[in-house]
Amino acid sequence: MPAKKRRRSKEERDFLASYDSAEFARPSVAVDIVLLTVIGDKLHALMLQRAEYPDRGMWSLPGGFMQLDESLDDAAQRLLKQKAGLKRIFLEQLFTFGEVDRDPRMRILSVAYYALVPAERLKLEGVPYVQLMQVDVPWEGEKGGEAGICDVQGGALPLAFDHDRILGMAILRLRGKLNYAPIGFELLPREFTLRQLQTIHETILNRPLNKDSFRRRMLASGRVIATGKRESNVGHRPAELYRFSRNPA
Amino acid sequence: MPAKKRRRSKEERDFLASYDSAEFARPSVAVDIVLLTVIGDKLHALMLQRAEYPDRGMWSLPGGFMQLDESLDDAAQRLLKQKAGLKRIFLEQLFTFGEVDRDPRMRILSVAYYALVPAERLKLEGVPYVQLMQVDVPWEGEKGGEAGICDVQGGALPLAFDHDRILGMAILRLRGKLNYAPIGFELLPREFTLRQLQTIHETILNRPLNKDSFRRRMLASGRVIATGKRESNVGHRPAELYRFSRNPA
DNA sequence: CAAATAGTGTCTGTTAGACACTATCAC
DNA sequence: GTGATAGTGTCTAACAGACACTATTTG
Repeated sequence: MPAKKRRRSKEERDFLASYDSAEFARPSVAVDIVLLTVIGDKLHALMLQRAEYPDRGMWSLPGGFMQLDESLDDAAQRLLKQKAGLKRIFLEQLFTFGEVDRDPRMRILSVAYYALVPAERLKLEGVPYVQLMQVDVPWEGEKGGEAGICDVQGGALPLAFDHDRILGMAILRLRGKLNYAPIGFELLPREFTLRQLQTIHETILNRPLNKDSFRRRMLASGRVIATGKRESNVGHRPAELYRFSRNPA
Repeated sequence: MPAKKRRRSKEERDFLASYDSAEFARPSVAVDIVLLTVIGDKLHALMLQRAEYPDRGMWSLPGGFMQLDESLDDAAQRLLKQKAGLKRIFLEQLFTFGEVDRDPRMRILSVAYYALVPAERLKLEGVPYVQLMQVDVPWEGEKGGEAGICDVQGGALPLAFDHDRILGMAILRLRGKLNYAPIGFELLPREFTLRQLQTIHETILNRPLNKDSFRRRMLASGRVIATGKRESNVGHRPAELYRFSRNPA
């Protein structure tokens, strides 16, 4: 479906004429988003409590259906804005889930994305922090349901559909990506201390890291640059503030 | 679309009644497969030359449309069998490509998979080696076109649609995966020498590796086990044959 | 024998982990 | 001053790269 209408060639018309056969039956395509943040040494995700059939009362990932006139990436960005009021944060495709019976209503593929946001931005833009609250949820047919930033480290939350698999894969992807990409920055404000960065890494990896080694590795990577500024009012020697450098020195 | 027919609840019926709105417009979903192998120190992939509109004459990845009654993984396995006659080889989802105009005919998502096969199995099962030949291609509408195992290292082949992006991403994924997964085995026969394994790694990474270090790393990983057997008729000291161990010692 | 590659032993440089020590803030 | 964390210097263990040397086959 090209953006501009143009005269179709005979070949194209022949192809389209044969299109409605059962061979080309089309599934619905949902885009679901795992919006991750770190709050108090725990990984959290934005979750919505379903108010309708199926899996009513269980928690589900924010998402919606892809439109025919938008790319998958555009759909993910649109949904991130609609569901969490967020723009311009880290957003990347995760995986496409395509089991036949993953949704009891009909055949729905889920193209999952994961996004990272500093906890500060969540609070600033009005998304509730830890405890649940009522939000406007433009989900299909839903009248509005509970939403919240939930602790997802343990895996104790009852999740709808196959969203536990999606969430689990997002955490594993993030963990794997830490080894070769400076992805921890996406979960921190623009200026941060190396201790904060280490805590982010430790939370994601779920294990303690060596302070000296972590500091050396980060400084050697050239991805963090000292600002010359320091924290204040911290009750101990203030740490230097760093910024993320997109072009490694 | 659950496998067994059961009585629909009122909620389910309400949902389905609202389903045909434009909001839920459904795209076609293709599954495309990057079948990779290593021949003579070069990465090769199975490619088909298109005989029809669009991009007639250009090379494309083998693929086809997902059916509503099969999972994405099942569709990939079916297509691998149909297009290359291969079963039970390494096959993993790669990425889903969803640009609006990636296919000029209509909106088609492509869920790409990549597969690895030892060059020996390709030859054994009748797929042509390096040079092109006529094969039965059960592609939609096609009458049969050229197919071949093409050198894809350079990127000089003119590819249809966005298949250059798909192919490029498959190679990058394979390269990245080598760092933490023993994926090189999938491109070798059941018994192999460490030198053969190193050549596979070097081909994928496109750079020479240190012999001693590679050998130490592989043996330390516990993923290769010596069989006690050795090669023969090689014109030099024969190397020990190893096998892949799924459970690292 | 020569040619060729397999496989081992050892040195060196880099880096992660560990630990001790000093520095600098709030109070 | 005390308490707490930041940041540095140094030692050690693990490991990759490099190289020399020996081993074992074909012809």
